Amino acid sequence: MKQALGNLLDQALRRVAGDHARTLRHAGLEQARDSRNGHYASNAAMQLAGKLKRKPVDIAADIVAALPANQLIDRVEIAAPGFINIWLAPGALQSELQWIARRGDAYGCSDFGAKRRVLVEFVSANPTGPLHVGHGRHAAIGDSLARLLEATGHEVWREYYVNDAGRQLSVLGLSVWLRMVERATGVEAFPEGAYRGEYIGNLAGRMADELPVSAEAARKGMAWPDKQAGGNGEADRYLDALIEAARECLGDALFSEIARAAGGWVLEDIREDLEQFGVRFDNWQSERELVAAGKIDECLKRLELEGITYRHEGALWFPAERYGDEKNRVVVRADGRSTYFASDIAYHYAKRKRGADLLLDVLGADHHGYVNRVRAGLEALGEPPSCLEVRLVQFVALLRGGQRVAMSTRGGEFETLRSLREEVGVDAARFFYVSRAGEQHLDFDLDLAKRRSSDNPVYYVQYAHARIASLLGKMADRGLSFSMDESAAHASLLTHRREIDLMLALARLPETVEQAAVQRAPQIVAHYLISLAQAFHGWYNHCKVLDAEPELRSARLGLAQAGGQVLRNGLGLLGVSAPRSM
RNA sequence: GCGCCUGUAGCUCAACGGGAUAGAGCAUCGGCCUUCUAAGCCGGUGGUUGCAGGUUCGAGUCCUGCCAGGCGCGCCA
Repeated sequence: MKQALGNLLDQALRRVAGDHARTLRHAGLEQARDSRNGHYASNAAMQLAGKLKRKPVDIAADIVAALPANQLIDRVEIAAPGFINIWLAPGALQSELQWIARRGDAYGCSDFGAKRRVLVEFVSANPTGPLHVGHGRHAAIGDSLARLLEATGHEVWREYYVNDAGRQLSVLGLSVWLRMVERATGVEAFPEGAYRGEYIGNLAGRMADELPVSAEAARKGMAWPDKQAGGNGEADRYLDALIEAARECLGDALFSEIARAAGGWVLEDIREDLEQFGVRFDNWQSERELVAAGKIDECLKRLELEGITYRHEGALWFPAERYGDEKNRVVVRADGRSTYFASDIAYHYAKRKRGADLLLDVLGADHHGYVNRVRAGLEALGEPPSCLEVRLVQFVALLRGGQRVAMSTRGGEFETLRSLREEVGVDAARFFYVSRAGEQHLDFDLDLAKRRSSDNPVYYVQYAHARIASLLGKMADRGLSFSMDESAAHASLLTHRREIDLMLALARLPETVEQAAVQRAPQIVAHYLISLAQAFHGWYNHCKVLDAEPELRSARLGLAQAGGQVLRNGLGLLGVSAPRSM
């Protein structure tokens, strides 16, 4: 509807303003907030006033005069200081209902993405512990973004980057091993910085069952290193010494296997968790495999050959400053190990080489410092800086009993996504996550979320859908039926204020989806659905359907049908179900 | 100290890439079920949009400064 009106206005605008008309999006058109200002309103005249150096009111008058003849518009008014207010012709909105019926599940979709290939990377939590409620936010937002991009004609991959090559995996392996030692000897010697969540104990139990690690080996124990005193890195150094000791005691191969197995099991758990949450990835990219395939060396070699990187104090540096970053960065340490930064450049470069036009990363806000760096790396490798887009998601602050709770995987102090899912359900959790903009700090009040889960607006929206399903069921029970053709034939009877409001809301889905996709803002869909449900419930309470005269009943059934379709389509974009009964 | 994000009703958040009288939910007060799901509808209370300037016909939205909170500024990952 908006598009059709926009085309009409555009024709008029081109006549009045020539090339200036092209600077306007959708001809400045939007649905009027207040019905006294028409169904749709455009601020085009005001936007053009500066460029044309004329009064907005005069421009508006010219635009209106230049409007081509059409079936859509009933009347147009100009309001100070230059709004063009448009009232739709009877039948214009009603015809949208047939369009909705015809497009079905595809209503709201468009092809404006022009098959642009977008690789969406999100969650990518380190496989060192179960997902917590913060990761849940990333999962919900990232997946909805992917759905929105798919709906707008992009080719989308969902990818999870698995950091399984770094020191953290050794720390995980160590943590598990120490719990095994603890079981066998009864001596507790758990160091600061090791993972202390309950799941570590479970992994230790499983490890003892499945790997050739005997209780004897554990009892024999290992040579405990001395705890060094002083210095900031004390805990980390001690941890490294412990890892060394464990390697000595178990043998390199066995220790690595423990670490790898633990990481694998954690990842397995994460994968299942996300699947239950309705999130499925096309690819789980292992960092270790990337290393094994030589991708990182390849990148580094190329940078070195082209004379971009340089040596300084034994390390290999990347001159990020040259590309606008605040300082230069190490890619290979003095001891020969490459940094996280190095594998990130290689990883993103590899994604480009796999054919992605756009790399869309959904990252935690703590990564913002690293965005310029990676972009610089891509640029140095000859990629356009614009091929990387990063959406930062702010932290979830967990509140329990009104108190802020620190969340740390290492400390084992966190609320898991799984427990949230089990307590409030996938639909409520996803809708809650996605109804706040990612760049907003989110206060997650656990007591509130769990106790008053029925206050979640998701139920308000789902209830509308259930009511429609029930209505159509009742229709069948009464031996009634209707066809879209018959309904369309009587659609002109839909003139009640509530019916106009509902039809206006329904017609807004396509523009809402496009806007949400362009702005990478799934919360726009969530808020749209609430206002759509509002329009529906208002209509439902004011307009009887089954007891209306047959012709009106038929028209209203068509409206209800369209309402159900749009609710389903919208909820689907958020990964939320549309129940037939509640 | 420097950089990024944020500040809107008692609480949690909207406000459609500057638009018309800043809106929802929860909480609170009052009405509506002999008829399609009351997880609903209708109405009321509640705001100096952190503060101060500026740009504009028009600012919650853009710019500057201050205040407050979160995050970052490793040869950590």
